[in-house]
Amino acid sequence: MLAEALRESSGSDTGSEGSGRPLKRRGGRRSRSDERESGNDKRAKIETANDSVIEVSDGSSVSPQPPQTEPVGTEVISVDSEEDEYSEFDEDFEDVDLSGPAPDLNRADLSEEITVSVSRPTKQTRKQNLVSADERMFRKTLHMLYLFAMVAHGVVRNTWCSSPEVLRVLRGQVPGKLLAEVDEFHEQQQRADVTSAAKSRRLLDLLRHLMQYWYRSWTLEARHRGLYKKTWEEIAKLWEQPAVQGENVTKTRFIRRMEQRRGSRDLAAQGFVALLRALDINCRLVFSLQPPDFTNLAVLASSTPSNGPSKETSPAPKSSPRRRKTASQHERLLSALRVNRPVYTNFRPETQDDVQYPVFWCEVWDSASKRFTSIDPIVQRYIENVGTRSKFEWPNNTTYVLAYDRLGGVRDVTRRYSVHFNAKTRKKRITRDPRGQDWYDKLLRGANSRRRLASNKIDQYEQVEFEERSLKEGMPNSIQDFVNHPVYVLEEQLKANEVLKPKISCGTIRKKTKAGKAGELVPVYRRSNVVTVRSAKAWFLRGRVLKIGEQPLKVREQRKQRPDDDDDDVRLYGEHQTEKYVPPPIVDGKIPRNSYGNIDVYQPWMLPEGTVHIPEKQAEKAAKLLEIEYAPAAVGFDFGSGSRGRGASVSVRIAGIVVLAEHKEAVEAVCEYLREEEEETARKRREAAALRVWAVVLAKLRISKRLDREHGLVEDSGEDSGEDSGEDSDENVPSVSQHEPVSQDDQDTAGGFVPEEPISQEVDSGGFLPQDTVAPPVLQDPSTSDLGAESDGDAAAYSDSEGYEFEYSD
DNA sequence: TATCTCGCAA
DNA sequence: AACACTGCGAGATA
Repeated sequence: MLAEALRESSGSDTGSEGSGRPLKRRGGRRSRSDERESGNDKRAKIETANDSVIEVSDGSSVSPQPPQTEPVGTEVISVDSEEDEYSEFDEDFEDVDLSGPAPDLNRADLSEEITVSVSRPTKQTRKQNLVSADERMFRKTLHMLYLFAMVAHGVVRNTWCSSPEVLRVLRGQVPGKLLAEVDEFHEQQQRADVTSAAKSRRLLDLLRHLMQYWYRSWTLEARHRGLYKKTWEEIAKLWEQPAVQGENVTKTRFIRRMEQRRGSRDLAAQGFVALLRALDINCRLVFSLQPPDFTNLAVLASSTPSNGPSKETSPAPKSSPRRRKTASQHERLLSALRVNRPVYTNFRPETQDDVQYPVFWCEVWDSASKRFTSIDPIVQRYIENVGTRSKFEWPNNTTYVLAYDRLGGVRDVTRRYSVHFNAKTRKKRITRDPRGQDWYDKLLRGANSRRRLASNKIDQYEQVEFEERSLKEGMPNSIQDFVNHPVYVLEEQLKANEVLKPKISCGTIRKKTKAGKAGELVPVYRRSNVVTVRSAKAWFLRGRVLKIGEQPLKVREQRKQRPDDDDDDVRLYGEHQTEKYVPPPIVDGKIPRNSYGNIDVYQPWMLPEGTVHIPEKQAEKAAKLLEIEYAPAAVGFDFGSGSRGRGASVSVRIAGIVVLAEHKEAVEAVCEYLREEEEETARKRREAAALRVWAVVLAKLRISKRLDREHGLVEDSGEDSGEDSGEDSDENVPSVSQHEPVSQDDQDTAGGFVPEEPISQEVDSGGFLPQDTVAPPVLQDPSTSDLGAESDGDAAAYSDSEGYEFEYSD
């Protein structure tokens, strides 16, 4: 599923620009995962796919370059083992075909893959310090790519945290005393004569001991900072100089790290999860995704356009993985130093935050109290039963928190860690609009193992918890946080077609003023009391009509360009004031029509009893031929695309006709006949066009043959070879074949056999055909121009949909 | 095209 | 320091 999603998303974002390399790469991945799919179980598939494909290195998740740094360990692992790791690493590399030929290509590569031109917005948005539409698109896309990569990253790590090898390693190292405690704990949890409070306390005790054990035995390596949220400035720099920090952790290395008990804090947290699982404690790996903030539209502070191909070869990409294989350890050290230093010193003004808050942590299911207990075993080293406010909440940065359980389930648990989820966090998430929500849902669904797609008991408990929290969050305490708030609204923020039906306020909020006091008191309403209102026409389009005697809930002024006669106000009504439209009955076989002579069938139920809708193009003609009663069916309206001259061009959309039910079959039969006839004439037209082209070919051939015979071979083709004089037959045929697209398009109908007959015919008739002179215009023949228009239209539609997909790979 | 809606800057 | 207000540009929609 992930692989699918990857396909989708990468397919959509490359879309328009056909770039060779990404395509190739994608193809490689796909075939690979496809191969593996057969016969493997779901989780294994995810694992392998991720293993090779979506490998995200610690710290530089979507770096434009394949992760390649080697740790500059002060504590040196023996050379041999290092070599092992290298070869394994390279193997992986070649496997995935990520190794890519020239390191310099990497930059260009990324830019191509993302479609957004690398060129920084040259035309700065006027006056305002906002980035261009392109850049916004880019940021959003990158945000999504990050999400994608990180979700997958979590899946991979979570799988490792459950893998038997890892568990074996970890369990083997646990001191006997602790093991005994664990056994006791499990035994105690089973007993019926112990209160749940006691069980919970016991769990907490155990967790505390395990946590202590863990952080005492783990050596935190500061040089691996782990994942963190990058600023756009930082990401822009990645273009010039790929950040290659953090280590590329393969599963083998992961296991080794667990044996050694050293590594980044992220690894430490993952190890803790694995440890608990090794001890048969039900826990989840929690991952707070750190995508760059796409809602930040500020222009880059250091807006040095980086598109100029910097001549000075940046030192970083020098060390391609392939070369490093043969490089000495000394060289590696040096190159790694070169690579690392600027990254650490240049940007990253330390914000403290990412040192203070964990990115990975752990949740343990406390079955006694039916709650999750959160543990950060390494950064802050605390255990928390999250109440209203979690200590895990990293200001402005707990936007997506995912929990991966041991069965491969992935759940969004941001709610637990974000106090002001409805007011603040929600707006920073891609899910703030429905399409983004769709995309995100799909992403998470794809990350789940099959057996965890459905929710279980624990999910349900958690869901209840989240709903409670949502209520407990209460009202926002600023006006702007009411915008789009899922629970509350302010009257001033209602949309133009919204109204408060029972206008009962559920509270008030005091506006804040600059001076400090004298804030105005504003009533607050529940969003559930908001009714969407529409005009009578708009309701009719939805197949509903006003009930008798209803008064409008809201009256809106109709603003016209010229305030002449039409000072009509628009009266708006709520759905409850309308009822389903009941079409008038058929009287005397007459089909009821509106004032335009059409019948309104905007909704299925608007079709009168005893009639049918025949949406065929030919239906009207058919009905006329049959001389039966019918009415064109108006099914909707098209806006805008009409004539330019007059504003607000709205045209009705007609789709076929409505006839009495008894005529249905007759009309359909005639329709089919008409359609066949049309196809036939179209085919004939194309055939004729093809014939004419062939006639020209033949005539030219004949002329050239005759000239050759009568005047000898003309050798020099340089003078007028470009002309259509048809001197040398050999070259002339290909030139005609340029016309071939015309006849190729109707391959299925005419292409194959057409040439044969005409040739013999024309040979019979001999000499020039009158059509000869007409031949060139063949290209402007209606049939061909039709074809052209058609394909144009197709292309447009295609690129349109591409554009859409680009944003939200559907 | 006209209007509505959104989010940002300051 | 954060919020309220306002005007603006840009995107969505009918």
